[in-house]
Amino acid sequence: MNEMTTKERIVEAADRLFYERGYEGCSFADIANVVGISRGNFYYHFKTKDEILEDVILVRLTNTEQLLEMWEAQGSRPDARIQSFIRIVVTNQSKIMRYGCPAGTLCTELAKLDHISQYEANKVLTLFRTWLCQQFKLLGRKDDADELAMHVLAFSQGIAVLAHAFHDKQFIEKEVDRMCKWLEEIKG
Amino acid sequence: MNEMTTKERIVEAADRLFYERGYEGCSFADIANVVGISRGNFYYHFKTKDEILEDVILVRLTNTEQLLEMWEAQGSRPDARIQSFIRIVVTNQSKIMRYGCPAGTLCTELAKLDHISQYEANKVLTLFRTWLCQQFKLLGRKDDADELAMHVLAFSQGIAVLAHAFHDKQFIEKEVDRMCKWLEEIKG
DNA sequence: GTCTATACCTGGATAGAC
DNA sequence: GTCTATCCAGGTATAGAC
Repeated sequence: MNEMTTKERIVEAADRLFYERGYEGCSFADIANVVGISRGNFYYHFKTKDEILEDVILVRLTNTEQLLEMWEAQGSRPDARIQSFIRIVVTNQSKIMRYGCPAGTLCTELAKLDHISQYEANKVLTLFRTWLCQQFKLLGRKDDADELAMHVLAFSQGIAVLAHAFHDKQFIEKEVDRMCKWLEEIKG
Repeated sequence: MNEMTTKERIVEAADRLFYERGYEGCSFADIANVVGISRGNFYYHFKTKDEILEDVILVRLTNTEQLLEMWEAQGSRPDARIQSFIRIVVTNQSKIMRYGCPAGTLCTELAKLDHISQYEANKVLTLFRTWLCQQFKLLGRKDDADELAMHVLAFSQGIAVLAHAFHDKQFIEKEVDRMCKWLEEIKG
């Protein structure tokens, strides 16, 4: 029995809609339509829209942690794990072409709005960063592990922005190939 | 005598504010405050907010063309010109750390809003793309010039997103160094 | 817990005086 | 060409019935 509480259903819908339309571009009415509740009912579960965003970010942090654990379990060697990250833009290519990177676009939007939760949102990127840093350290890169992690992260953000703007699938694949070759050189 | 018409002053203010706060995050009242006119006066010059955006994009396209012409005049060799582009994230680092890339963030926002002008906004990126493509062709890269152009463009977008989120200046410089080395290898 | 009704505000847009 | 006054839609948030 997949028993989700109304609160969880609100957060799930908001997670999707904030991604697809942006935080400001998505209203209570939009979420209410998806969840199938009235607008007034929101305020039993959340005091403000910002509170919904906080919960959405927490859910994304949890999901990201699980994803990283999965990659760690699947790939015994650190370079295979890094490759899992690099290939995420291929795995999620259709969504990325339509809506960009969930983490990157949220951080960009919240930073422009000077929103209270902008640093919370950044934590999703930080999660990837520190995890990638660990993997590079395991690859024997003591001094520049974090720099390499940021390089890989920047790579994926760059792809996402351009794939989103130009809706170009082949571009994603070419860039991923290029990055995988780079990774080969790095570890060698 | 620097005689700017009211219309030009509106577009100039909107250009800056759309960049700093985003298109939706910036209201008529905000622009009116900066320009020093009343809200009602807008509608003598523009019918809608979207029309202001159109003019802002046109101005940005013109400014970008001028920038590219300047780089072409300054650097006689194509690799020097490409380097001018790569170094733009260092040149504009303080603004990028605060507001991200003007072109990239606008395209991202408009794409999420499914805004009519999203393809107009993309043209700024396309301008850089085709120019970079030309330079790579001049470097003798016949077959993969556009691919390399997109790679450089993606690089700068990736930097901008992360520099914006993390406000990290050193990161920008390290990545630019890395990219310049890459360019050296490419042309050699 | 969920609903309806409604308050209140902001933001884009219009009308008409000057 | 610029202003003030005003309208209207939409969005967040509240009150209170059920």
